[in-house]
Amino acid sequence: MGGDQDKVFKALAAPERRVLLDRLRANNGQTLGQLCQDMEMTRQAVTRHLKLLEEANLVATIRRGREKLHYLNPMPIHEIAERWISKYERGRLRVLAELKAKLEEKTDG
Amino acid sequence: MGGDQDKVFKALAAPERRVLLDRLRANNGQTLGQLCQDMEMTRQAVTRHLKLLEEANLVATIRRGREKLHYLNPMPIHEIAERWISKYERGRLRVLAELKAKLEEKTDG
DNA sequence: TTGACATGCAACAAAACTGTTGCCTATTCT
DNA sequence: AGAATAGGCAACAGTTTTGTTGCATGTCAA
Repeated sequence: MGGDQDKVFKALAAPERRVLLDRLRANNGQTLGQLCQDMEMTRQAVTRHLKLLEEANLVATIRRGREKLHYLNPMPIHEIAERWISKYERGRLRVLAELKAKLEEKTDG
Repeated sequence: MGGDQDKVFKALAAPERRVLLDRLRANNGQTLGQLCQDMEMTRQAVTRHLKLLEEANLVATIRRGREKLHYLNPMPIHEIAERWISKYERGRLRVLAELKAKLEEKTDG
């Protein structure tokens, strides 16, 4: 686990896909058709975006009859927060202080 | 502020750039030359990656003589954690419980 | 000043990404 | 069964991204 982190980052890189996640978060379990509404692109394009989200495990789907329901899975986002962002958060102030020091050191010298 | 969030997401999308950030975090204030070491690509390619990181405000630079020092700026990452990830973290358990319920509802019905 | 070093800039090619069109399958409803 | 609905698949084109090569600029050191 964690080797798919790259897929998650890539999936989150496109605003269209972040919008899809937002919409699922607001209203979970939507069909492809629903997710296509107001998405200025064809159904097929939306399908591809959802496929990437699914491959990144950010979205889980269930087939119900002829429709496909899409559910948000926030776990990968959680993992990124845990394993990657917190790494940077921890040292945030330290790094900023360091940067400030270097900048002043430069101004002084 | 925050309108550049897209640039940050896009900058974080490439593993090469995340490596550069990791290296700066481990050893802040490196020159371009240093950052090129072990980066299986030409100096010019690394330059472009750094340019994107800089445009996303993830890296700040200072020119010192003929060298250019690169410093990590974790602020944008912090902002993403605050404004975007926490949004999903908050509802994580709720959404997962919801998903589980839906899946069982389907199995039952 | 001359040579070496650190970096900048631009044109080009290959690869990846995004969206479109066209057609096909499966399910539901009458 | 037949029509309408929901979605899948694949080829293609336009755009963006990424990396290379070649050359230019600026700085340091002797």
